[in-house]
Amino acid sequence: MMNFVEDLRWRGLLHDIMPGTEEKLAEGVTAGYIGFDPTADSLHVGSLLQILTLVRFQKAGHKPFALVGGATGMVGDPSGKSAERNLLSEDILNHNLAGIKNQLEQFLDFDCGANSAEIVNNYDWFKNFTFLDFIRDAGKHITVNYMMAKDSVKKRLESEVGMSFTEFSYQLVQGYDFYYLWKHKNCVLQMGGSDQWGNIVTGTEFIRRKDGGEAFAITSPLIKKADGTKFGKTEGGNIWLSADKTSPYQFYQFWLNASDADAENYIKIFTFFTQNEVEELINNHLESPHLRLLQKTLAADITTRVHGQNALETALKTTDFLFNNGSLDFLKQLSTHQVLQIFEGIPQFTINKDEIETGIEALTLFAERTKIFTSKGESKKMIDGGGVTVNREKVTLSSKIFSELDLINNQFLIVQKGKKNYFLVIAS
RNA sequence: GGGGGGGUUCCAGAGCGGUCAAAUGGGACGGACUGUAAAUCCGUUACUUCGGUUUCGAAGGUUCGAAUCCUUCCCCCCCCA
Repeated sequence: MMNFVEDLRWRGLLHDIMPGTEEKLAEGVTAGYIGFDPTADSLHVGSLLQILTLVRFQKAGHKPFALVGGATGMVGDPSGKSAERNLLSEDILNHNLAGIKNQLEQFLDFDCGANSAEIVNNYDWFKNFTFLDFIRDAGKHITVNYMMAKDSVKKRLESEVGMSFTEFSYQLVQGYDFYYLWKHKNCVLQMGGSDQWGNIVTGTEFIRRKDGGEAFAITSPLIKKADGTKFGKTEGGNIWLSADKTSPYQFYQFWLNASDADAENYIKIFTFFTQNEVEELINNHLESPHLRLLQKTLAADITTRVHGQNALETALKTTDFLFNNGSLDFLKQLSTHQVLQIFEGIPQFTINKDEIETGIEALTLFAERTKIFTSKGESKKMIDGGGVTVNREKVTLSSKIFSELDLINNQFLIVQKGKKNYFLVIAS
């Protein structure tokens, strides 16, 4: 069986590890957990790393706990944040928790004996914990001096914005989580991103001081792109795991568009290929980089894992049409249903058919009848800059009128903003 | 409580009565090149019925004319007590 820590190490996923952790894991089936913040109703590609870490942990024979932060989500983690966070309402929080729980369930194995995964919600042990009990049972064991020494706190104390008592207390709440799981679930390891190191160590310290127990920590590095910019963002915003927020096609494209340098990293971080397999892939890619083997393998693997085989095939079909053999003649042979299938996952807008029969000016179409551009001014600038294509033909005049003659199959307009951003306009 | 500095377009940061929709840099977006890569170069970066219209912390005022001057208010930073 794979050595968990060794596996993380060659993948570049080991940022910090508490002394003794490897030895502890070597003793046998060990329980460990990672917490997920319910800041949205879906996880995104950034949290995918943590999910996969739990999966690797389980594959290495250990017992993973995924903790959803029903309680901590009510407080707000100050780590890595330069300003106080807004509190979420309880309704939103519950909605988010449900969504995240759903996603976690599709990755982990909950029925494999001793190391079956479990999902826990820290709201369960905090909901009946009174404030007085908390400050007596938890607060007494950690000094304020200790808490203030944490980077996340220190930075905010030095900054102009300050920090509320609520956020200051966050690390203690999370620390108590670790203690609770340690005490009741025999969970001795907490993992997370490097920004969580301070919070995690507060937990191990808490366990030591309160019960004289021993607990361990592993963190992964913050993922950045090779050029140093933030990972997981595109023009459209975050890349989410939920198909409602980021379609499988867009998800696939996100990975496919990775630069060579990034793809080499991502394939180690986000797939389960072995070291040999990864090396072979990279070598093959170096021999004929134009084939984009690395990106294609990466994108296919992750899309399948997150959205399933069928979704990948649809994404591939769409990609193939849009970027390889996307002739209009081909499209014209298809039924409406087939066209819509190809364009599944592409942003779509519906316009009034009567209106296009009388003719719609380009600017009106792009900025008012659809949201392809935010204003007529922007549309005009884009057209002038040569960045707008309709039905595979560059739009050169912003005064251009679109009529029913432009409709493909008497129904569709394919609009491109730049080369890669497609939109489907449907007249009905 | 006393003294000083400051709030400018996505960000940083110039401007300090007209030539300012506002320098410069960054970011973002687009174009060329390419491999839907990287690097590089180029363009755009408030809205518009293209006549204008609304922008420089907020509200008033002076002026033919203000981001630039005055008044009040809100917010931030620094020094002294």
